Amino acid sequence: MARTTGSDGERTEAAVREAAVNLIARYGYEAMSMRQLAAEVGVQAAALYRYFPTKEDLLFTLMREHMEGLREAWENARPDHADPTGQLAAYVRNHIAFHIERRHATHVSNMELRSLSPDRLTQILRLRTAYEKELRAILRDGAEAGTFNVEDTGLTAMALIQMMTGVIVWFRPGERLSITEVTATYLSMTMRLVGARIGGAEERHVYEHARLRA
Amino acid sequence: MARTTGSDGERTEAAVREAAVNLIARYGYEAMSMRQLAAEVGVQAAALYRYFPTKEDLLFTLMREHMEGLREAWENARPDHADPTGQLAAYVRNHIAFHIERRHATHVSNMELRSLSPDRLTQILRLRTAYEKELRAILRDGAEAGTFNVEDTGLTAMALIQMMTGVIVWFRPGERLSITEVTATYLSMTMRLVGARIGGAEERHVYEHARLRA
DNA sequence: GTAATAATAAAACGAACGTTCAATTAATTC
DNA sequence: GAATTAATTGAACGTTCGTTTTATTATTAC
Repeated sequence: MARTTGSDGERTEAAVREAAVNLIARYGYEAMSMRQLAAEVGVQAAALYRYFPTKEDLLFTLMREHMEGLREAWENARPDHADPTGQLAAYVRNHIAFHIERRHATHVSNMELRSLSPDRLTQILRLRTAYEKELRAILRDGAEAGTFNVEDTGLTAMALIQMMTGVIVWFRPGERLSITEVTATYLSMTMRLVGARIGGAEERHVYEHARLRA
Repeated sequence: MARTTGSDGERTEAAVREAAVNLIARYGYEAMSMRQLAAEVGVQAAALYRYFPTKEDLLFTLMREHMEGLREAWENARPDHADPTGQLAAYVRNHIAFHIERRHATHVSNMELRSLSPDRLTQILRLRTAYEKELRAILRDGAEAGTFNVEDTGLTAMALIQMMTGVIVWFRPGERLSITEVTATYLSMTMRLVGARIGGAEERHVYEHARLRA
């Protein structure tokens, strides 16, 4: 046999990406075989090589697009004129929403870095660092303005990101807590952690929001 | 050839464990081959099977002993008579010290869970849950006593643990920050996050400590 | 010193891996 | 409707994997 009726390159590629994200998230990149991936898509293993030259190219593509998507999401969500508290609240909301929405892709991007070649690893880490830098800048602004109370900007940024990203480890949609509730609780934990003084307009909003949902 | 001069079962087994933790942490469990591990130990692959019946048995042993070590460490570090703030401070100190000391083993226990068979996965998760339960109990006690301000005990415990464990991702001994500095900063971040009110004896000590080192 | 045992080497097993190649059929173009 | 292009199959390649078996040597016990 050969080309099958109704086959379409774009549809197949999309199906490969989606199946790959799910399989890698569940079993790991090394444990997922190209034959297993092909079976999930409903195709022979050789067909995958029409879309991705190697298995590692596939992994890299998934990771790069995930990181670029995160950057784009933040660029759209970032408030133009806001005090540090408002900026931080927007950052937390965007980060949690994005990561809950793309749990599997996040899992892949966080867990499979060691399967990348050195220069591709560098590319992904560069994207990640750029994104984390935004949070450090917000924390620094807030600290300089006296709005926040942070001992070490870099360390606090890492702690916050790990705390927030960790949500994908235990959060399952439709269980005890809703996304809104989880976000509200993480927002108030974040604000307390950075020692945000209560008073600003955005901040009052944040806390009311949190209290309402908690 | 066969048995080599100076060969000793106990020494070899210890060398296998140590090499396995390092290789799995660096390359991942699936990516590490038994031949690679044997070469690192300075032995043939077949020799490994004298100590661990299968590759997965080796992984499971490393994980189980890591989790049991964590439990033991906390049992020794837990204060007998302390208020919630003192208990929480001890928990944070023990958690960070233990995880920094065993970065590689922690990496293995956190990243390679999916390579375990279902019932072994259950065993490891049971140990982990029991350990996390201790933190939830501390947070609940503190919340009931009015010492802490937490919206959701379970969620806060997960957030704290992920924040603290995340230290192994970026912390490298001998770089900008010392273990003491990092611990102090995480302690004050934790206390702010749980809304610990300032006043208790242990707490004043915590904050002074943090300020000194920051 | 000899017998028993512990520790390892060397070679081999079948299975699975990522990947390639030639053949074949569906869809598109003119 | 013939020619061209796109999409896929099926079989095969060499390599590597975890593991087993058998033989051999070092160490220990008596």
